[in-house]
Amino acid sequence: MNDKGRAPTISQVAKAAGVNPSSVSRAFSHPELLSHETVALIKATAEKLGYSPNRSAQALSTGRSGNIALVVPDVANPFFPPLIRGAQAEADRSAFCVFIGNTDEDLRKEELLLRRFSGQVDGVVLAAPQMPDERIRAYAERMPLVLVNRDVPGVPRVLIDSAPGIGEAVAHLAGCGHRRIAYIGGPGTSWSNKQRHSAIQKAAARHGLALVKVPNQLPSYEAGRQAVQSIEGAGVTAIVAFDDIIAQGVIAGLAARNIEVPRDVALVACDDTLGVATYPRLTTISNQSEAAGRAAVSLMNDILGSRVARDVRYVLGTHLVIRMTSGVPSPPPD
Amino acid sequence: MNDKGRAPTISQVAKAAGVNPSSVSRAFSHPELLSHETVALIKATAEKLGYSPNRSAQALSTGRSGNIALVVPDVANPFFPPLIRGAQAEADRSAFCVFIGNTDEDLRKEELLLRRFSGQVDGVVLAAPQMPDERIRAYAERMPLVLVNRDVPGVPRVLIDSAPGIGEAVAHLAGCGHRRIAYIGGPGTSWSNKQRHSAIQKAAARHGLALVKVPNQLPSYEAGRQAVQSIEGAGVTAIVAFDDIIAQGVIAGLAARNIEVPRDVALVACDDTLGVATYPRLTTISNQSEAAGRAAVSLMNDILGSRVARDVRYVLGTHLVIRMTSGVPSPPPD
DNA sequence: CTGTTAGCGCCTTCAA
DNA sequence: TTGAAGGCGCTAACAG
Repeated sequence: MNDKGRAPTISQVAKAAGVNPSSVSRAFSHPELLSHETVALIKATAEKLGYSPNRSAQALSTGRSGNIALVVPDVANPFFPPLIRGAQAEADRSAFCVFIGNTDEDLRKEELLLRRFSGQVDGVVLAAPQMPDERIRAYAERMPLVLVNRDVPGVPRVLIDSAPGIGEAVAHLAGCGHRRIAYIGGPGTSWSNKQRHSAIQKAAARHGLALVKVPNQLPSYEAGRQAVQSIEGAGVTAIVAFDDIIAQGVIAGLAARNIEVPRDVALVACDDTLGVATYPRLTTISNQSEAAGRAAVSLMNDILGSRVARDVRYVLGTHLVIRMTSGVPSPPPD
Repeated sequence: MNDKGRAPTISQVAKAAGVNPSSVSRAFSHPELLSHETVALIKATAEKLGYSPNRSAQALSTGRSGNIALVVPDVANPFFPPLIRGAQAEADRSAFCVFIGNTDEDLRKEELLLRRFSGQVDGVVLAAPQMPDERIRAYAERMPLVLVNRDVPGVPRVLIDSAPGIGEAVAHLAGCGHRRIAYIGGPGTSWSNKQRHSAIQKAAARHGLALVKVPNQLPSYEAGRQAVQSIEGAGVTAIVAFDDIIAQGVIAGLAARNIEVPRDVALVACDDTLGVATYPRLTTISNQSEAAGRAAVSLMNDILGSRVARDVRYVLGTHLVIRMTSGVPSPPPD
């Protein structure tokens, strides 16, 4: 007892059922090729023995593992869990297993992980990678690859476009009478930050608002708190923050100066990772990260189905979710 | 070009390097058996061809996949990302790949996933499973299994014990002069909730505090908000909430009644998932979930190393993190 | 419909 | 120190 010996194999089942091993194989992979009775017989004895197909063996034999890898910079960054969840859910629909890789935003770990998955995944979804474009293209040539939030022409990718949401946010703020707003940025290198910054510039110009840009490297609470000092005396009445965490830091930083959100200044965040679960509930720009996860895996499925990686560029929009931190219109300063 | 054909194999490398396939195998798995020169030669040509070992084939041949699975109820529940991250980090240290499974707290998905991983993992870490004890034991007999936050005697498990943290919290509240406190619970079935409830009962009794228990099924913001009405007029001056999300809801519910935290009532949360990134920063009980992830994988490693699953029961303590929501001592109501 | 055969890529004896 | 041979568990032709 406590028989932790090797799992039963196809041929043990075959022997027990008095059939050929390949019939057992068929019973699981192509039951339509067998008579109902033999399928039933085989399934029954398989069940009895506690058999289930060895996926490594299947992979080796068919060249398809039924696995995909999802490589993200930081599992614990609130942006990613919904993405993982979405990817997961979509993978489930096709009985794919998903590996998760965490790179800590480290270029070398990205490469390491990709190598480590070799031969046991049919493709990989790479979220917000650090790798240079050429490396990405090189990998994409050797295996099905889908990018998330990284725009490399020629490689299938799903992008979350903040522009619509930012546009709505700026319009909303302008509508509330704000004339001078600040943007507190995120990691300078990130595609998302560049994108958000340029979107807010355009939108501010469109609405004739003055824009103060506050540079900021880390997407952290502390960074948000510190960033507040850069806008003291800048005369802004509304702030857009790179993400929800920074926004929380901004709230704290303002509170320390006796400035209250939204009473004294309006605040719009991005990503909607914390928004619903926080008080006051953040007005924020929904980031669609779960949808992005779904889309990426769905795209991967298409690629694996057709064996061709077309140059797909799938863009997800965003929109403003108005909650409490932007609610009170502030009178124009003039 | 764009040669997405099969990855190079050991024998292609062998041919290119003018050696036997088994030497290539050795160069990667047991380089000490070869001369330095041949290893160098082989590694070089492997690199040139872009070869890396096919892990499915390795798994089939050795009976060890080098993979483990981590099955959690909900990736997006803020309790789990740190756990995943910890597990990940620990797995990395031994070059393990980790599969992630999401059960949506659904018993059947648990079983489904376990089957789906079969033959391609060396063991699985099961966090907060729904399965009945016997099923868990059955699985544990067939494969290395480590539980997190589920106490099944005989099965290796790592548990996060809230009692110490709860004890500190109650002592802290008692020290601030509170005489009557409330506990707003979480999912009734969860091991954690039972544990926290009984811990707080004991601690309250020890300090001579009156305890009002507010039952509550969901660990959500909304549930927290609603729970507030149950304690209106109960005369409590401090609240302990099952987790941080509920706590945020409680803050909102109180605010709606013009009760401000911590000015009018003290609040202690559990898990420290949101605490640092929120304003006001929550006084909360650290949950050690990252450590739990690490410990679980480390335990798994031990088991895989020795091929015996001893009946380990690894308990992680917790402690109170005092931040802002419990800060202002409230005068005793008498 | 079912059995036979060969082989997926790698590791591991056993010889040399 | 290296080569040769068999097999891990399964699938995919090919027969029958």
